[in-house]
Amino acid sequence: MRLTAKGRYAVTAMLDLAVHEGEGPTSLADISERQGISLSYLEQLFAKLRRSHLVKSVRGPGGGYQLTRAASSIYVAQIVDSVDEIVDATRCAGRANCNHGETCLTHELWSDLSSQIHQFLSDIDLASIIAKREVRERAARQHMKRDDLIRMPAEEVEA
Amino acid sequence: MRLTAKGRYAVTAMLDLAVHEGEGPTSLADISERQGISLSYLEQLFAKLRRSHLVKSVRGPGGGYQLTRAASSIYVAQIVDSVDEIVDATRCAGRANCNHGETCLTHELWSDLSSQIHQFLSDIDLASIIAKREVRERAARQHMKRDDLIRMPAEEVEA
DNA sequence: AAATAACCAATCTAATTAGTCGGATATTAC
DNA sequence: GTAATATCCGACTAATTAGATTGGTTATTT
Repeated sequence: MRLTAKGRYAVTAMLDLAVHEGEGPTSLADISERQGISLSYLEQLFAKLRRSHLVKSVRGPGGGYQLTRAASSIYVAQIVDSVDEIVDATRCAGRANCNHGETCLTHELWSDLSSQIHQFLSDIDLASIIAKREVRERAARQHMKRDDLIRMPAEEVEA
Repeated sequence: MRLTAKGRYAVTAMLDLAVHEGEGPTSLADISERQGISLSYLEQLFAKLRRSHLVKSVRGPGGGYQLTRAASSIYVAQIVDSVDEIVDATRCAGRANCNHGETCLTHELWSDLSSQIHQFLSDIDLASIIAKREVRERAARQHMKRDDLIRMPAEEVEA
C-alpha cells in the first residue's frame, strides 16, 4: 500500500466527481480547472480508474466521466490501488536467507501493519467523506451568521 | 502524509530495533543484513530518526542504535513523519481562485481524510504490532508440538 | 594501536512522478 | 457534413525521489 501524491490526485478527482454527481458527466477539463491538476495527467489517472471500473466515460461534447456506482460504495482503498500499483509486495521474495528465519520477522510485521492500513482505507467510502463535512458545516452554521461564514484556513492538507 | 518505500524501510528498521531491544545497541550493519537495506541508506534514515529523537546512538565497537523510549510509546505516524517529510502542504496555496470557493471543497475533503489516516497511524505503536503477532503465534503453537521451545541451560540460570 | 561503528557530506544512478505533445476516435450540435 | 467537444492513446520529457557509492571523520572499546 502506497500513499503518494498520485493517489491523492486520484482521490481528489473522484471526490470532485462525487460532489458533482447528478449534474451529468463531468469533464476532465472541469476537474483540471477546479483541482489544479493537469488535464493530461488526469487522462492517465482516469484511464486506470476506468480500467478498474470505478468510472465510466461519455465521449463527445457534454461528455465526461461519471462514477459507475453510488459514491457510498466506492472506497478509498480501491481508488488508491487502481492508480498506485504495488511494486514489490514482499521484500524477501527470492532472498535465500529469508525463509522462516528471524530475518523474515520484521517485514512480516510490516506487512501485517500494511494490511491494517489497507483495511482502514477499505472502510472509507466517498459519500461518507462528503457527509462528514456536511455535518461539520451544519454544526458550525448554528454558531455564526451566515455571511461571515469564512472557510477556515485549510488545516494541514498533508495530515 | 506519504506512505512510500522510504517510510516502509524506516518502520521496518524500527521494528527490528524494537524486536532486539534489551540485547544492547543494534548496529546498522545488523539491520542492513537482516532487512536487506543498504547500510548507507540506513545511515541516512537514522540521521533523521535521531533528529526526531526516536532513537539514540552509541558509538564505537558494540555500539549501535536503541529506541529512546519503550516500543509501546513509539507510533508509526511518528516514524513515517520523520523520514517522509511533507512537500507540498496545501494544494491551493497561492492559487487565487481557490479561496472560499467551491474549488477548495474537494481538497479540503482530501485533507480531512488525510488527517483521519494520520490519526489511525498515530494510534499504532511498535509494541502492539509485535504483540499482535505473538498472540497469533501462540494460538498456532497450541496445535503443534513444541520440542523446539528453547530452555535456558541450567548453568546460566541465576538462582 | 587496531578495530568498530556512528556520523557526515557530496555525488551519482535508477526509478518514479508529473506533465507535455501530437494525434485518433466518438459524439453532439449546427 | 462539418465543426466543436472531449475521451482515448502512446510516446516523450522534465523533475523529483530513492537508493547506492564513495571517502572520509570521530568516538569508543578491546
